[in-house]
Amino acid sequence: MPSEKRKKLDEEKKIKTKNNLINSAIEIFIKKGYHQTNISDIVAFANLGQGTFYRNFRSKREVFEEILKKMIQELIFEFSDGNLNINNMPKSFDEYKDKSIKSFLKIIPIIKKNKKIVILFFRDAPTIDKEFEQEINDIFEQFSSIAQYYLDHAIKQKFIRNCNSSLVAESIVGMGIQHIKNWLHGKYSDSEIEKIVIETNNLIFLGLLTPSV
Amino acid sequence: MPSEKRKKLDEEKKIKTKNNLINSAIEIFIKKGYHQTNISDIVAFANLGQGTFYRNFRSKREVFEEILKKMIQELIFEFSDGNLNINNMPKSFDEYKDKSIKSFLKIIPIIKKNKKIVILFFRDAPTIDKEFEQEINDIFEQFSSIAQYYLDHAIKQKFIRNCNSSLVAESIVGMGIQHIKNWLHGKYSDSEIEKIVIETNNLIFLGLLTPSV
Amino acid sequence: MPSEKRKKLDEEKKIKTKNNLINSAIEIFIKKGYHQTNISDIVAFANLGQGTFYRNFRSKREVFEEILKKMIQELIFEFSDGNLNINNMPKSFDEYKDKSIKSFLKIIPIIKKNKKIVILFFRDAPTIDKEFEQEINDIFEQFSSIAQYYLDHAIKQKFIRNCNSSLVAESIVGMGIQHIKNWLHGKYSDSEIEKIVIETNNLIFLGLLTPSV
Amino acid sequence: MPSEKRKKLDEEKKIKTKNNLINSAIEIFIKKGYHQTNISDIVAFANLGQGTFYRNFRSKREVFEEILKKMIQELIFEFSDGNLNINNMPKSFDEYKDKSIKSFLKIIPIIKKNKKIVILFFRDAPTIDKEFEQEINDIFEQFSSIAQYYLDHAIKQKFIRNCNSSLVAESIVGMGIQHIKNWLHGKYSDSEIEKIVIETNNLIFLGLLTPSV
DNA sequence: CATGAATGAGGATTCATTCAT
DNA sequence: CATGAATGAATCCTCATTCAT
Repeated sequence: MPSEKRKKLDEEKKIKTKNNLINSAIEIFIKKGYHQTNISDIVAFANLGQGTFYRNFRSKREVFEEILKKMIQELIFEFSDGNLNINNMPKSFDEYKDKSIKSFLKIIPIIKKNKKIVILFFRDAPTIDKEFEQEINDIFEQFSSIAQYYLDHAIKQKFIRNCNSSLVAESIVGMGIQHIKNWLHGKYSDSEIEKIVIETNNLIFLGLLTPSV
Repeated sequence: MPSEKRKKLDEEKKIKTKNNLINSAIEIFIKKGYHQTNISDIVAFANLGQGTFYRNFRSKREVFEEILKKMIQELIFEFSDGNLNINNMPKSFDEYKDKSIKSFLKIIPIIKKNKKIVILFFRDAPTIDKEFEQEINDIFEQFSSIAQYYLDHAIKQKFIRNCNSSLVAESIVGMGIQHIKNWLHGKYSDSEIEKIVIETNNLIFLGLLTPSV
Repeated sequence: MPSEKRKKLDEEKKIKTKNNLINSAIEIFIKKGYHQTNISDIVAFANLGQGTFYRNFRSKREVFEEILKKMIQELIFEFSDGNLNINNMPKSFDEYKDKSIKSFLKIIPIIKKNKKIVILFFRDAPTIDKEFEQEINDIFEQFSSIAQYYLDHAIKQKFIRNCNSSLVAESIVGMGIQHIKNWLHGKYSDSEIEKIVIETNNLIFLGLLTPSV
Repeated sequence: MPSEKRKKLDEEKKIKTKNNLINSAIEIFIKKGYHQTNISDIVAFANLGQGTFYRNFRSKREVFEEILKKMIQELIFEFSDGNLNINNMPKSFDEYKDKSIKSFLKIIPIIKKNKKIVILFFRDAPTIDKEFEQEINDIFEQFSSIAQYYLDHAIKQKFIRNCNSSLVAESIVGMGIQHIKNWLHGKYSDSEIEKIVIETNNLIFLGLLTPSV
């Protein structure tokens, strides 16, 4: 018959330990790569015994999955929320351009909060196994689909020129990924990000043409 | 005393064996991923003994390196050849647009020839070790630099609008990567590629603006 | 300062906890076998903490030993009591036959009371370690010795035919073990046991010969 | 392309190694018991590397299974062969007694050849897991069934007295097991066995009655 | 006294690599 | 030169046991 107090303390301790392990895992995964990481690396960094790892996770894959799943859910939730409201579509070229920027900016804070995890997402996740590879690809495709939906709508309304919306959507996703990777690898500072979004958005909407007056 | 003929035959056989191993390695790397691949998988697929592998390569990394290096050299050679001729720069917006397409088209056949290797290049190579990760990043940066060089030139000549050439170059590389990946994973057929290059080039140069007649 | 009453309650509780652990251990030992059983299985079944186990027993072997020893002592005590009274030996073939049945029937209630433990005695105990293996064998030998003593006596008195008493004693023990095992594994119902004892005793004393009227 | 000769030599070597492992396993299983035996014990005794064990067996259970299965098959084959020929049943009390001895004697050489394995069969096999426990029980039951079949037949022909054939069959199996165990544990020498079979058979058929001249 | 989180020694298992044939 | 059996270091993983609360 453990006291309520005792139970709560144990609970807290367990959560702390698990978080410790998760953070250590992220650190080592980043530094050595998922495949080069041993359980012993993780527990050594966390200052815990080997057994403690296995009390909390069944395997290396499981920690990795837990780390990523949490971030992905946040991303999906945050991004889908409020988006694709069919009754609230932009009503001009400029509104589209604006909406586009806003969408990009929505992702920024999530990535900023999870920088290391996103690095793992891009680099290691597709090499864990087929299941993970598929899941990562699906996520990219979701973003691409949303982009395409807007493009199709804009084309129909003649707000933008006629184009192969699917291809353009892929191009947009590609740009996004490239810039996120650069950012994560320290090529851009956090404060520049907004500027970069605007520049990139300009490229998408205006191209490289010298504006005709 | 082996005759000349015998020597030559042995030589040929050895090369055949090595190619057999390389092709098997590619096949298994693709199917299972570099890290999930064992030497025993490779030699089983090649119908050779374990020892034969170690007669030809020092380790798994070495096969992978050899596979990739060959493709990368080809890519670098093919692409740099004739490029960046300072005396032969485009002389108008349209010439730039054209030059851009031609540059893209130069890469196409190399990728077409090495589809499987390029998949490994994108997915697995950055996870082998730090050295490989760096090398892959360097290659992207090279492409980005070339693009930036042209952009800077075009801006100076006022053939294109003033823009952050570095960022735009990264965007272009990002689009390229995205489309190559899609292609490699079977989303585009080989015959569509040219069309895709043109569409993407249009996006870069013209954006999404409805052309003002 | 704990009151007498409190002390007694604590004492009772402790005994209850220990019995709980013992019963859980028996249950799990039976179900999974001694070697496949973990301490964690036992405490989970008992709804107690891991530590509580080690408060009551030094190890898994110790619980097992405690469980068995209690039963064995009971068996030895019950059986030796009143037996082998040199002044009270049977005085005819029929008295021997009768005495034999009575001896068997003495063991029955002890086994009935400890069915699960006896299963462990037969199956698991000889595989714990050499010491246990020896102990189990000794017990069988004790029974065998007693049987042999009676047989020798009966032979000397010419109540039974001349035979190798040692071998016959072993045969009798073997039959006994076999029927006990069958009973424990549910092949005989409790109510049949007396009948089985009689049948088996008949076999020992009369064999399979058709009685010559 | 390995030569035929090479292939054969390799094959032989592999078989030798596997037999070495099997024999070591038997030795250690006997000495320490199945559950106390580690793979490292087995390979140390066999003077082989740890890996070599795993090239030949998936687990400790698998060696044990292989060891036992071979012996069991031999036993079943040898015993069922020629037995239970419905057209060749004994035709008198004495023929039954004789047939019974012959049946026992059939098992002797198989056990003599596999003494150590039979020890494992009796002691360790029922504690490996439920599957093994069942299999061992099934084998006993097979022997018991055969015995019962003969008994029923003999009863119908009035060659033996009316009795509960099922119980008597179990008694016979029990005696057999007991004597085999004694033999295996060195209580009987190999040369005594025949005598023991005869004595035991006499007990079954004649009981302990003083023969009426 | 009871608890269960944490531990780490011990054993299982894999697989790159060697080497005798 | 080719082979594949053998190897054992490296790593995974379990679970009896401890101990702070």
